[in-house]
Amino acid sequence: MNEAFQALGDPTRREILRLLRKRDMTAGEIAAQFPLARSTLSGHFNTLKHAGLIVAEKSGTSIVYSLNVSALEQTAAAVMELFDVGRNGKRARR
Amino acid sequence: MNEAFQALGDPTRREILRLLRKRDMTAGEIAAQFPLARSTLSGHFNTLKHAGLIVAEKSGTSIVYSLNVSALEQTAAAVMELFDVGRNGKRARR
DNA sequence: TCGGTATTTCGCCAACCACCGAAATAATGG
DNA sequence: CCATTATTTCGGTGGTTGGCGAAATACCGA
Repeated sequence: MNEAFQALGDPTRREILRLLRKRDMTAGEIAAQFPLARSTLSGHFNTLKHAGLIVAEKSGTSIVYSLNVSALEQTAAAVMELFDVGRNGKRARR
Repeated sequence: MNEAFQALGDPTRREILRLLRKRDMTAGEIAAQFPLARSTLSGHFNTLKHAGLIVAEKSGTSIVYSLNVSALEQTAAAVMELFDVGRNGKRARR
C-alpha cells in the first residue's frame, strides 16, 4: 500500500496509468509518448509493477502492460478511509 | 494534486492523518505519538499543509491541526479517475 | 519585562530517486 | 546462427527527502 502511494507520487507514472486506462500498450508504445529515455521509463514500469498497479505480459518480442484495476480500487479506498468514518460522529457521514 | 500524492507516500504522514481523523490535535499532541524529533514532525506538518491535506489554526501558545476533508476527497477522486471511465467501454462501469 | 512552554527554522548528513547513455538480455525473421 | 528489434540492467550524477540537534521565534503568565 505504501508503495502504491509512492508510485502515484510521480507525474510520469500517473500519466502512464492514464494511458493504460484507454488500452493496453507495449513498453515501446508507452515510452514513445514521453521525452524520456527508454531506460527511465523502464524504471517507472518497474515501480508501478512492484506497487501492483500494472501487470506485464510478454507477447512475442514485446511486453504488454495493462492496468491492475483492483489495486487502484484498493488505493482509492485507502484514501477514503483516511477521512471517512471519523469515529465520534464529527464527520461520520458523506 | 501532485503534492497530495507525494504527501500520502510517507507512512508517518498517513498516520498523522489517521490521528486527525479522530479529533483535531495540537502539534505537540501529535508529536507525542511518534518516536521522532519534534522538528521532524514539524516538517511533516508543513508537507501536509502545503499539500492542502491539513489546516493549522493558532490557539494560544499551541497550534491546532485538523483534517481538510475536501482535499482528501479530491485526492480519492483523482485516484478513481485513474481507473474509472475508460473511454472505450472496456471497463466503463464500477 | 522575564521565564517558560510550544513550535518552527536552520544547517547538516545519509539515503533515495529520476534521469541518462551504454551494455546486456530476449525473442523473432531470414 | 546472425542481424534486428524490444526491453531491461548497470554505473553514475544531481537533486530531493527524512531524519537529527541546536538555535530562533511566538505567546502567555507572573
